Amino acid sequence: MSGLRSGQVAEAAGVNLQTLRYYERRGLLADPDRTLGGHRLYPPETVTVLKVIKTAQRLGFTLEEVAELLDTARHRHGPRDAGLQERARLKLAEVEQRIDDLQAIRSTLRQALDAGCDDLMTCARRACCPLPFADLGQ
Amino acid sequence: MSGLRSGQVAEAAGVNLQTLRYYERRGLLADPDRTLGGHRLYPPETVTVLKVIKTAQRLGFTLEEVAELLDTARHRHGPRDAGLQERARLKLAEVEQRIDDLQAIRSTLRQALDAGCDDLMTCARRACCPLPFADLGQ
DNA sequence: TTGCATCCGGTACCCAGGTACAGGTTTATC
DNA sequence: GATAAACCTGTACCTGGGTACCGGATGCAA
Repeated sequence: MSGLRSGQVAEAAGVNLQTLRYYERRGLLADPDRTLGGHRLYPPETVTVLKVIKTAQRLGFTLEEVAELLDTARHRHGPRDAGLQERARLKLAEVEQRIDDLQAIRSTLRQALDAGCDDLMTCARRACCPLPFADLGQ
Repeated sequence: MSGLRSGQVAEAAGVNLQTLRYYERRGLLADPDRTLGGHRLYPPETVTVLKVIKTAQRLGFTLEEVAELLDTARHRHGPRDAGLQERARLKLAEVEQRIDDLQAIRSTLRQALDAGCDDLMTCARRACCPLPFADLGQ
């Protein structure tokens, strides 16, 4: 019969109260149960879901993509749903691409850090250090 | 005396012409030389810089962060500039955090993929699969 | 030296992702 | 059962990151 009030969820997840409703409208959060008077009552996992959303966003996924990610991971009902399988596969490829790109950036930063300027200043005044980024994805 | 015209740069980098000017205003691209009549003339590396910017954005960096990344990597003038060193270190930590988070997402997706639903449906109707995400960064 | 593509600065607009506010109801506490 | 805190719906507004449009100037080729 019980659950968390919207304010509690917002607080626990560190998001604005309005954001909960916004996500609900966007379909990222399922419509929660209500009290008789119409106040929302969230199941406790909602907090986790919100953290997932925020994390995925930090990684550059749009809300729409996050929604996909969520329900790819979520209702995988029916044995071997081909559409979902396929979506998961695509998302996985995307994620892997991102990891690769980030690793390229990481190694450039590391070079920048521990080789110091002399090593990096071999590049022209203008064609400076970004060069190692040149063959990044997309 | 020469260089690339704005249209050529935009085309080569696959960005809108207006975006070049926008980035210039935002300080992401140095003010280019001009023809006598005032038309911009870009050095060829500009194309690479633009690709770097776009890649970093896809990874979830804001333009402001990209600007930081760029000049952390760029003018590392003066031996061992402490401020820049520090910024690079911070950025590196951020990048590493992102990589970790993405790897967590990747493994969840992989599970979702090759374990199929039965394995994942062990979770309650509502507390479904996002759980492995629970301890993500921040 | 004319003609057309390209570029200029300035301003206005667009979309995503929120956030704030208004005016009214519910809930919890005393 | 009064009253303050929390919540409701609806609508308006804000920021980041562009994009479009305008009227006018420039570049270049024939």
